[in-house]
Amino acid sequence: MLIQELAQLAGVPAKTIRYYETIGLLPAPHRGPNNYRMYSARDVDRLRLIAGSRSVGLPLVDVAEIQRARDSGEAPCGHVLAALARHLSDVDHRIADLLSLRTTLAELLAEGVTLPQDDVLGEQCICALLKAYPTFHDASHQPEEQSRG
Amino acid sequence: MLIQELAQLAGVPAKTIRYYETIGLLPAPHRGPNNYRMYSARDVDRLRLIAGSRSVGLPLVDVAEIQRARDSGEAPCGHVLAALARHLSDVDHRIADLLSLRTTLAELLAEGVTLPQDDVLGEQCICALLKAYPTFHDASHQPEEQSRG
DNA sequence: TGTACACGTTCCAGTGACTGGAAGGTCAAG
DNA sequence: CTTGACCTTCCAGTCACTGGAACGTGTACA
Repeated sequence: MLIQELAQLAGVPAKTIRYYETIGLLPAPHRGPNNYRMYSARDVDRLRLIAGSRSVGLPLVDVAEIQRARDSGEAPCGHVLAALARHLSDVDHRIADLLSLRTTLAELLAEGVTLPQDDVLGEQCICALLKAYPTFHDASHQPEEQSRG
Repeated sequence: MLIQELAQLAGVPAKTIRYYETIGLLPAPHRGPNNYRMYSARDVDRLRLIAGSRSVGLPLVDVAEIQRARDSGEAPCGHVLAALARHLSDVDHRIADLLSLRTTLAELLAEGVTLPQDDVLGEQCICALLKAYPTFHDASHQPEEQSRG
């Protein structure tokens, strides 16, 4: 089958399939006489596991590790469970961070609307609160991940 | 003052200050005879508002808009409040997404540990659940943002 | 005088996981 | 003969930085 059909069957854009190939996540498929990529049912199966892993937010490094295990004849299940457990913990941390941030934002807004909104100097309005904020909360930041589940 | 001192006073890495200058968020400061950047107390005040805005997760486009208003003599407060309100709504959406994802992950893990973990084909283990997952949940994905509050 | 060190400067590359778009080749239908 | 839907490759952009190279400057100390 051609790349578009694989894309349909696995629910992944064709562009993403090519991208996965360039980073080594998918093996280079056979090419037809016109240089078109030719895929098989095995590729659908493989890509579906990748797509499912990505749908629940697993990073590509984990997905790659799972594929590596599978390719070396190992059962991937253990790696999948470990990755899901790590990811769940990560998601929990991010939820906690966001809830804390949400509280901060709500407090800032609640106080901000009671302050003058024509303060060009920004010394008696919401701006003053923001300026003072990082002084007290100087925590390091952690990046967040992408999800589409 | 030199860039390092401004960095200390505002709680922002010197490297980030130079980055803000390259993208036009901070104006190019005066230079000393040795080409070093020379900052004033006004720059501390300005950068603190930027740092505070970033600490609560406002995107740089919003921060830039706030600075633009401030520079044109407008009171920035209204823009700040609007940006915070938008951001709060965004954070709420992300929390909802993550909670939904968390439920999914917990369910997958709970069922996954009851399945065989030596399934090389991935047809009766957690892998099968993942493969089937995106078929039912084919929602579009939305990117997430960075926070350090 | 040398030299060690902490500053400062510029510029380039990398992060994650794609996505958009350009420029062009291939194939079937009307 | 053209239209349109495919396919190919490659480059650039996203977001907000961060790391590092390669180099200049200023001060302290042996």
